[in-house]
Amino acid sequence: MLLLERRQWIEKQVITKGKVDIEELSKQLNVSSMTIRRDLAELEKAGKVIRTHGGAVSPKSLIGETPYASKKEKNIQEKQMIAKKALTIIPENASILLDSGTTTMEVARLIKDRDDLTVITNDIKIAAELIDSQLKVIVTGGELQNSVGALYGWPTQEILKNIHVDIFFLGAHAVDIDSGVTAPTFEKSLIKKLMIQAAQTTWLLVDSSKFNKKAFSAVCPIKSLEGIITDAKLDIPDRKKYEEQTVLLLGEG
Amino acid sequence: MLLLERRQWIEKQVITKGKVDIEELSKQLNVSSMTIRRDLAELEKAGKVIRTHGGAVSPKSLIGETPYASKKEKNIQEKQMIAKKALTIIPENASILLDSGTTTMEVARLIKDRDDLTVITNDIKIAAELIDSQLKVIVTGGELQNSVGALYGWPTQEILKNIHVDIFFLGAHAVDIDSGVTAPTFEKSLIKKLMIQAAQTTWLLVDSSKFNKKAFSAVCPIKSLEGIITDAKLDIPDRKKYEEQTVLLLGEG
DNA sequence: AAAAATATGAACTAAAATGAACAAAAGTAA
DNA sequence: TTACTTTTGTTCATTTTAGTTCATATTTTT
Repeated sequence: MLLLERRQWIEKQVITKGKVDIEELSKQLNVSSMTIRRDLAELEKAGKVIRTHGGAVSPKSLIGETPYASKKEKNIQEKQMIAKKALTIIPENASILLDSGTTTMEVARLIKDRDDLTVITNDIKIAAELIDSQLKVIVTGGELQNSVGALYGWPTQEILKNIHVDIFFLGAHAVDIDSGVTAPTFEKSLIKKLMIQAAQTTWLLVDSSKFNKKAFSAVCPIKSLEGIITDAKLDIPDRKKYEEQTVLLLGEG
Repeated sequence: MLLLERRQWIEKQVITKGKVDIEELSKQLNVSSMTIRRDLAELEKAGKVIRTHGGAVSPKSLIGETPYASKKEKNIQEKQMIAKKALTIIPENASILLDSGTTTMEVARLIKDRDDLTVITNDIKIAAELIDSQLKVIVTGGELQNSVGALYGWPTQEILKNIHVDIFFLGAHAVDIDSGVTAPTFEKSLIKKLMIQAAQTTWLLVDSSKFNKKAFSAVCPIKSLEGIITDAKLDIPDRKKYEEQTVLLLGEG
């Protein structure tokens, strides 16, 4: 195993587990504890870990991260850029519908200090994030999808049939130029479809890793979207394909 | 366990519980009380905690933190005892309805590790607390009451009219032998009434500080309750009055 | 292929974390 | 207040972990 490879592996362990133990790493990686110590010293210099006797801990766990954070951490910067871009298209006093997901969560974080918006969401975590805000927040009810925090079921559907919002920020796991937006389960796509119907305009918020993927159940074609907001990592050829069918906004650092 | 890992753990305890006890930490973490003392000394230097005799408290709890946190802190031990007692009346595979509030939140914390229950709640914070559990959780939708986390409005009412549960754990701000349970707003009492109707049995969970108080809007008379669970601080004369009309269970340390 | 730079492991010394014992200080109750 | 109990802080011995140095191995450069 290469040096850099080993350090990345250690870094990952720190992120996912929150801590690492020198003796343990030494056994797992078949190197001496001295080597691990040197690795940790480097990782500490780079600000990736904080060393402590016997091992190291994540610098983030000091500021109160949850297990949820580890998943969220993925592409977090891209998501924040996308969210920032999304803010530019929200007018004053708008009502917005936030899909469940981590990208839309970033949007929620950014609008937290405003007081002119009405936010509707089916994501418990987004709702919890907005508890201490001055915004008007409406939560669709229903069954909680454990560990994710999204709400599904008839109450959600019922509410969605009875509301109307200015903008819907749609999240997705898979986007493809031919299949359009797709979701992993039938129920998720149903909710998303209802959300689209409840909104004047729908903007898709996805980081570039979601492109050219297909999931089980169709949500909508690209053409029907008002636009897509994604990060600048999307290939130029891909960009052109999508720009033929809709507006493409790129969030940048 | 690593030193920094342990300190992070303690820090988290201070944040979530508001205070920590040295002897308790010593047992939980399997280190001597001297070590805990040194940990607390360091955490105090870093401004993370404020030391007290026998333990430490959160620096935020002294300056007033969020409304929720400070409110939660009040009578926290009583609430935990009440919640513990409430657990004893929940049968296997029961469906329970949890009212919004801090006492019912303690019930949620205690059932988090079970997987046989169905929980319905109109409290976003309770729902968020149960995200990582194996329980079936149903959230009533509606408008979010900012800073509190309760949901109101027609979606909540609609759902409540369409469900049936075994046990409803009712929270209250005011209980009086003559006026019964009362709530500060009309809408709150309406939701509570609907919850009572949706449940086979209703148990009132209140700490003793809520007794002999009246609020604006009536919820239900004492007689109609299956029982009241409160803490042992309730006067003996009061106890007798309530025992004439319903079952009284006392949570004790 | 030889030389230089880098990485690794082992041996040893230095530093630290920990717990126990006991004296000092702070609460608590009469 | 005084006596009593509990909690703290200091010191020191022990154990664990870290860092330094040097020899060896590996990779990169020339």
